Amino acid sequence: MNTESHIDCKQCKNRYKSIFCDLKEEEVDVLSLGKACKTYKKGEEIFTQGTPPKGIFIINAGKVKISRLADSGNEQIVKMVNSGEILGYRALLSNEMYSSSAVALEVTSICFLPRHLFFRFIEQNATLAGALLKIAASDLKHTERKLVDLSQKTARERIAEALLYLKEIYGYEQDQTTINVILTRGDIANIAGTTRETSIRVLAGLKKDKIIDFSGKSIKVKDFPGLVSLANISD
Amino acid sequence: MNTESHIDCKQCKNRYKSIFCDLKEEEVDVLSLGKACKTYKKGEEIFTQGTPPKGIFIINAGKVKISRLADSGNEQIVKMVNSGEILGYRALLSNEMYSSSAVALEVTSICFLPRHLFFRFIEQNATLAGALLKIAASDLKHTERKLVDLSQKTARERIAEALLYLKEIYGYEQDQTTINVILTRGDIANIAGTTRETSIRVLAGLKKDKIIDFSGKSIKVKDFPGLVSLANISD
DNA sequence: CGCCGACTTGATTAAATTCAATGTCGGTGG
DNA sequence: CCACCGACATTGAATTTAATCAAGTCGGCG
Repeated sequence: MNTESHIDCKQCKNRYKSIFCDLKEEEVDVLSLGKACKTYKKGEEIFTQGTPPKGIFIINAGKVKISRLADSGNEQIVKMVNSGEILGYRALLSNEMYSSSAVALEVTSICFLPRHLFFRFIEQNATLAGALLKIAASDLKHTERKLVDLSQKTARERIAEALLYLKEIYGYEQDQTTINVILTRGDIANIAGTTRETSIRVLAGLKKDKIIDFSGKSIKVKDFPGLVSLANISD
Repeated sequence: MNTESHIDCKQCKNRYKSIFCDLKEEEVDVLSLGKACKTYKKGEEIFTQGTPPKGIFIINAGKVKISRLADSGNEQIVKMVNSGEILGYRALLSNEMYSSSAVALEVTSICFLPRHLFFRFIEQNATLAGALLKIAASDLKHTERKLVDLSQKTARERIAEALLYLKEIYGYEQDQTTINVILTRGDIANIAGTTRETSIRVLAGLKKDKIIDFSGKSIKVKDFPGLVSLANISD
């Protein structure tokens, strides 16, 4: 939770450059003014569903889940985020309350860029707006795909796809097998849009079929092609 | 299918202005160069899933559904579109094949803006990029919401919500009651992410409960508040 | 040591899909 | 004009899937 000076935070500048490719050095400097860095503990909320957005967040290091809580208490994970990504731009752009919450999955370091700076930049800098547009288009693509999957695939297919998704976002650990993120079975269920029990049963089935392996929360992919064909991905 | 000269098509210019608010007159003129207008028959495809995007489409008049076909043959409607909206920008921005198809639901007049012009504009004109960004943010919001609904709501709630969605997009006819679009039961099912049979049964139930009324394909909303509370909308 | 949170497993239940059959409407051609 | 065709709508019954409910287990931590 400590707030560093923007001068200390060289890492952030590099993030800006990699996200908004082609930004000039002085543009990065201006972006860096007025922003603040924070460290969030595991489980801590970065922003909360139903509250107004005050700026955007850029993840320096760590992992975050974006999820939406229904009145029923059910949680649906909308997106998993890794370091280097932008967070919270959607609500800001449509000028609405956050429709989902962001929670740190581990110790996470995040830069905050206040809204007035954010808007000044996308209004004045077509490159940045274009970069953001591409991010939005990519988010939209992934969300549309999830939408279609949810309505057309079985729980088994969706869990398989969730594992592939996690591998895509977080990659493997050094062993090139273990998916590099620790989640509860409930979280995996909430990515796949099913219940904890179903996710447990499906994971157990995948283990028996030697597609994956696990003991505890780390999941190893033993048969990647098998997982892909199970997930039944179309494009 | 006739292609009009861009000079004839005054309507298009007004569309540009309303979509990309604040465009100057000469910018609209440049946008108008090189574009073409077409009229599509009912059922005709505007673009096809799996093909490369060549530009964006702007609907002058008519109604369109955007849907994605799975290998299984199942169709999921991703979005319903009315006149005045932009179409097909997503695939263009992420530089991918179309992940869904667009089909005219009735006789529909559409302007086409080729990709080189589109990109020149969003690169040079921050206002336009910003406007598009807001459209993308709005699309993303709607898609995220649908995603959550699909995983958490019953078929009845989703059908109720689909009707509200159609009313929001297309409005009522003169009687201020009849939803201003003609769809098959299958289409409604594909919006709600269920089967034709289920959509028929649920619609029959809503009719019996005097929430809606219909004979044939036109649907009348008799109890709007009832429909809203059925749909169980959170935000 | 005992407790808490997460995990696991089995049994039951509910919801919705699937399958099958029939009905209706609009258009088309003889 | 009428018979027929095809597309869509409707209804009932069987089946499947996954949610829900109910216990019991495991592992870490105060």
